[in-house]
Amino acid sequence: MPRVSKQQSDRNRVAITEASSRLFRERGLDGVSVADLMAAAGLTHGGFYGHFESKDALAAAACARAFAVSADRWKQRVAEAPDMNAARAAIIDNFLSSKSRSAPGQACPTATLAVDVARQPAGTPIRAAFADGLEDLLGILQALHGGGGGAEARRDALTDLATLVGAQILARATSQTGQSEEFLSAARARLHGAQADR
Amino acid sequence: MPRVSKQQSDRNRVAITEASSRLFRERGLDGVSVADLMAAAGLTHGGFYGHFESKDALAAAACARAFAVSADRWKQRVAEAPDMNAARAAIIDNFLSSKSRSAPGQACPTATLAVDVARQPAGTPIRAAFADGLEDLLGILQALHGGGGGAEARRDALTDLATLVGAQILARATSQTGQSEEFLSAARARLHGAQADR
DNA sequence: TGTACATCAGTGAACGCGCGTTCACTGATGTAC
DNA sequence: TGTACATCAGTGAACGCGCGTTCACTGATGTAC
Repeated sequence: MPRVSKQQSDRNRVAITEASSRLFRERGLDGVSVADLMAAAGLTHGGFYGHFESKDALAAAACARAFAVSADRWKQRVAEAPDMNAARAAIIDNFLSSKSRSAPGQACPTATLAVDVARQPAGTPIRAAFADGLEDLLGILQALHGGGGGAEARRDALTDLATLVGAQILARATSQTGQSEEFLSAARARLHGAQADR
Repeated sequence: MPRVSKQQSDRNRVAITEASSRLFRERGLDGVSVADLMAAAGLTHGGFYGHFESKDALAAAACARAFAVSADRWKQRVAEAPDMNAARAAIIDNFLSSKSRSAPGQACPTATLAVDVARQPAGTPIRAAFADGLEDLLGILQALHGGGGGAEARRDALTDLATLVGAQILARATSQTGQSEEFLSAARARLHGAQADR
């Protein structure tokens, strides 16, 4: 069984990163063990340190990967939408969908990893990965508010994201109560209304 | 040393709850051990199960306590403010202050515990404590939007809280970057602006 | 192209450690007289 | 009010378990001739 081709090893590395990207979002950085992550990638835990220096290093890679997937999805919505307002509306509706609420493992890492990242000490690699990924998403939103470098477009992007993240996090925390759907629909209405104002 | 008066034992139970209320918010539910929590209350870990049935039961009590403190603080701001807009502004400015960002252990549990709660299985006692505490805060905000049972006031309360929570969580996750202050000030500007519109 | 062998990706046992929880014990508290 | 003793809050050792990480080993891969 041991010694696998270089290509297979590369594929294994990707599988570990993607499984981790999903499981860290679902259960948190402390909620999944290295053995769990390797098993999810179809491997045993011993080979882990041939791919990553530490669990922390993997967490950073998994975080970067989750942001890259989200950014690609946002860019695709922008490409498919007839105009900027429609693109922004599509991003909002997807972010705040019930489907997204019940699938944190596939959803935007802003809402699923932010609190875990906030608890990491300064200088941890995942903090840099989070800040970089966040900046990419903010850039996309900012462009949809019409401003290349405009301060107002920047503020709109920041508050859009804050409202999206807060509503989805609170919706997930209250998912057995009526509050959950209230948060999603109130935030959708508010964000769509804010767009129509311009 | 052992066998302490009933009153001292009651005080110890309160000390455990309050230390946990702070430490769970700072480090997360999985980030603090029972021994840590007992030590923070000035006790050794063995006596824990004389006060609480389990760590989960303590988590629910600590969550309820954190919400009660926050609600009291909000009510006090309402009592001290000249009118509803001023009260809402005071709550917003406190929630989104840099001081609150750097002291999650003293800050609103909505932002610090929501993701941990979202990862708990359905039916866990802390989920009920979170939903109940959240409802109290929403009620206060809703009253400040002028509506007793008005649907619009309710939606405003929901989106206010979503924006507050999202901005503070993202500010904490990016606390080594310039984004952090941007989130806080953009959300302050947006929420104060939304109030002025009415 | 075929053979001989060094490389190294993955395996699974093992490391020290800290976790949540249990329990025999201690001795001050609080009660019965 | 004073004494005798049962209660029980808190202690610290111990439980089984899972964690992140290390390492000797295996055997297919990939290379040198």
